[in-house]
Amino acid sequence: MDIKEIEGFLKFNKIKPSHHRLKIYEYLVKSKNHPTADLLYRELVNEIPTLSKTTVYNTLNLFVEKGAAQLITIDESENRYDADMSIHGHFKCKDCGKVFDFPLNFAAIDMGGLQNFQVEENHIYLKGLCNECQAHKKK
Amino acid sequence: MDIKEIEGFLKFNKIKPSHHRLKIYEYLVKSKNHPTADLLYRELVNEIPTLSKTTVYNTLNLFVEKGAAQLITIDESENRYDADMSIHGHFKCKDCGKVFDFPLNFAAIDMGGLQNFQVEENHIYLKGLCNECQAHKKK
DNA sequence: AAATATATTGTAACGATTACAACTTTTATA
DNA sequence: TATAAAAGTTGTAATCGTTACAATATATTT
Repeated sequence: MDIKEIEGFLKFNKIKPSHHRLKIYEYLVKSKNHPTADLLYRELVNEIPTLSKTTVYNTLNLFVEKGAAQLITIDESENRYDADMSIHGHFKCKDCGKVFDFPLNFAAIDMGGLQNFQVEENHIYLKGLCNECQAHKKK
Repeated sequence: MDIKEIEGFLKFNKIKPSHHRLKIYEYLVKSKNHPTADLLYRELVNEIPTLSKTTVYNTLNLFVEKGAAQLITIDESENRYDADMSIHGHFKCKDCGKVFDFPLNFAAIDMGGLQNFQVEENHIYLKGLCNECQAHKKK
């Protein structure tokens, strides 16, 4: 996704593509590391020295509101953000703290008890040990 | 579940059943309203006037640590607690804010991308409109 | 070019949670 | 039963992520 595509995508979601918004969205799309607002700020402030943390918060809230990104609350005490709006799950490693995406067959979840509820969002969070951290432990 | 059973259950989980702990656990089991620490405090402080909020936090953290309750992070800015440790999902109504349980066929979720990850916890959160709030909107 | 709307900034406030030290109650030991 | 040690509880202060708000800068419209 190059910067022109990002611009088009933001416009499509009724978000005016200012420079900061483009940069923040680009970081979300390219890094895929599900950053917190704070991490995003620290990563971008070198490139955009005038960036303020409030702008990062404002921008992320705007993205979520407009449906251009989703908020991940897999862990208490840290809100993370993901520009991938397709249906997928998140796995957080309890050791290294990394958050991984995984594919999801959402239709297979039996929600018999929810037949009359109108579902608008789904958040599938798993936690445990990632591949790498399991290997470390065995040593 | 009467108070004797709760006492036994806490002991089983290596938690000394002090009076406060019994009362807090009893509230979790009986109310089933997935309370926040603050709500729990407000509900119990009438009955236990000496109760402090720190004790509520300490106790809930202890329950989670010992596996007697689970932490629900379905919503940013509020940690909720559930004494039901069986596999089930949570649905939060965006209108009234209530959190509902629903049954879950966890095995049916296709987690092909996770074959090498060791899963220790699962959190399935859905959001939307509950039955009642849909009815209100139609009026 | 002036007026208006929008975006960005920095500081201060807020609220949930935790740290910590003092105090109380319970349990173990003599 | 008396005493010591351990565990539980409390209240206050600190921390940290997030938001409110007013001021400033930038972009858009007339």
